[in-house]
Amino acid sequence: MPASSIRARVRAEMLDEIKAVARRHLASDGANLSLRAVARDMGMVSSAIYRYFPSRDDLLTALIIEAYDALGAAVEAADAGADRLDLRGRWHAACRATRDWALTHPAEYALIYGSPVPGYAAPDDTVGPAQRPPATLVGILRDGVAAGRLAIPDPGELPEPLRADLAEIADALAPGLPEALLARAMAGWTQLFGLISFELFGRINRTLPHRDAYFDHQTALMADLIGLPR
Amino acid sequence: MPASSIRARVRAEMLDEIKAVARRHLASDGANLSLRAVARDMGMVSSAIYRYFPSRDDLLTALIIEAYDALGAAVEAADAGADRLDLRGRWHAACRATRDWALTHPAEYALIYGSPVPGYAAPDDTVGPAQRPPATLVGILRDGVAAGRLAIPDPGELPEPLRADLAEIADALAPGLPEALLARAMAGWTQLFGLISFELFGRINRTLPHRDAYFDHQTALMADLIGLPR
DNA sequence: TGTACATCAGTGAACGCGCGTTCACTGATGTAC
DNA sequence: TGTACATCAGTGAACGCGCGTTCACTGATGTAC
Repeated sequence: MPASSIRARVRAEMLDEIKAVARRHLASDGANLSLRAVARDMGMVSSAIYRYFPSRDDLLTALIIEAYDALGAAVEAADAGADRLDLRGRWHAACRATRDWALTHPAEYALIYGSPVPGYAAPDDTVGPAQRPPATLVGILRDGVAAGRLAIPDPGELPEPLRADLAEIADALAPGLPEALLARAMAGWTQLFGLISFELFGRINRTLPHRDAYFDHQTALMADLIGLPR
Repeated sequence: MPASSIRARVRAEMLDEIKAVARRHLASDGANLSLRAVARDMGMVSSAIYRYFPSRDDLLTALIIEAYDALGAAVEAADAGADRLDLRGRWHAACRATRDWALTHPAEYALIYGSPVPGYAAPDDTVGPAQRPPATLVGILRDGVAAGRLAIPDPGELPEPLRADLAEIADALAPGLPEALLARAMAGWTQLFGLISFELFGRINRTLPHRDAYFDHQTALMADLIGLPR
């Protein structure tokens, strides 16, 4: 191995460690990530961080992209672990995987799905990774349609301009998925996000100790709404 | 009017103005509310704020309580404006009022429903006001049950421990509401929160210009799930 | 009605802290001949 | 293989800024007699 690639490897390890430390800080201070605090934890002087990230926002962007990817991978793996034809099983697996990831990585969840970081504008690089988690849910419905196991709602329930909007999204995200089903998939995704956010941000009623059961029941309701066969 | 109450009135006006200025700051800086910035905007020295609020957190608490109350009042008014027997009309009115308030007061919405402010723990005074907005939605279902216009789902769909949790919440919030319906009301509330948050925090797909129609369609789906008569 | 006293709002300086970013620098590591 | 040079990571000081909170103070407003 040429000496140069040793340096490259050390550099890559440093990048990873900075991100790991930064993630730890997110957990305690929310999105008010401090470069100086990260440097301190790494035993470096604060300006040294600039050898690795040109600015605080770039570090944030890297964390955001990795969070989307980690969540996306977890959801995909959960979906892949279920019987292809068991749409409901896949749905529940994907939903549970999302929640599990969020509960084990609350700060990263807040980073990507919480209120926006003041003064930070997410660059376009984040758009692709951001689509990964919901894409799995949409994919389940698409498979259901392809297998003829999913009733297609009357498109007449959608007002025309909305139908056109949804058709455009379907073209980009899930070609061939009927608009009314896409709307239901989006409802499911919205619900999932709402459930997790309420639980994580502490707005869930104190008197609800059986949270797993509650979560499963609520996702089952959405599965009913979508029409996933029991 | 005794002179003392003039001083009291001036003081009340100052309290209001401080909160108004603070609300304006929330809009630009998120929840990183700065007392010094508020004082600056009011043409005072920063320490003068302490004549009115013992600390920054107390100011935040006051803003949070007022936000819950303002939203609660808006939702209640919208519900009250609809025909008592038109459950679906009331549902849509309440949902739309929530969204309208959120879109016109995005910073206050983020304050109460966004990710938690780092280092701030909401005191118990906020619990009551926080229940006000969802209480209206629950109330619609309760009226529906009382009027015999709402099908009651089979309680068997709920696992026992969850049923007990929900029964306890119902006792406190909406005595007499069947647990399975309460679960649906909570699903509707969660969905509403998710829809608005996605729209407000910019995670909604760029290619969805007909947002009003989308919102109405999604809330209609939830009304279907709940079983509100058309 | 007039005066002495108490209350209160607002001032200005200070404490002690934190932050992102720049810059000239040192010293180690890698590259080319 | 050995040497001159280039690259690069990390240092330490500095700039200019912001913050919440405390404290002794002034001067106006209100109260009691």
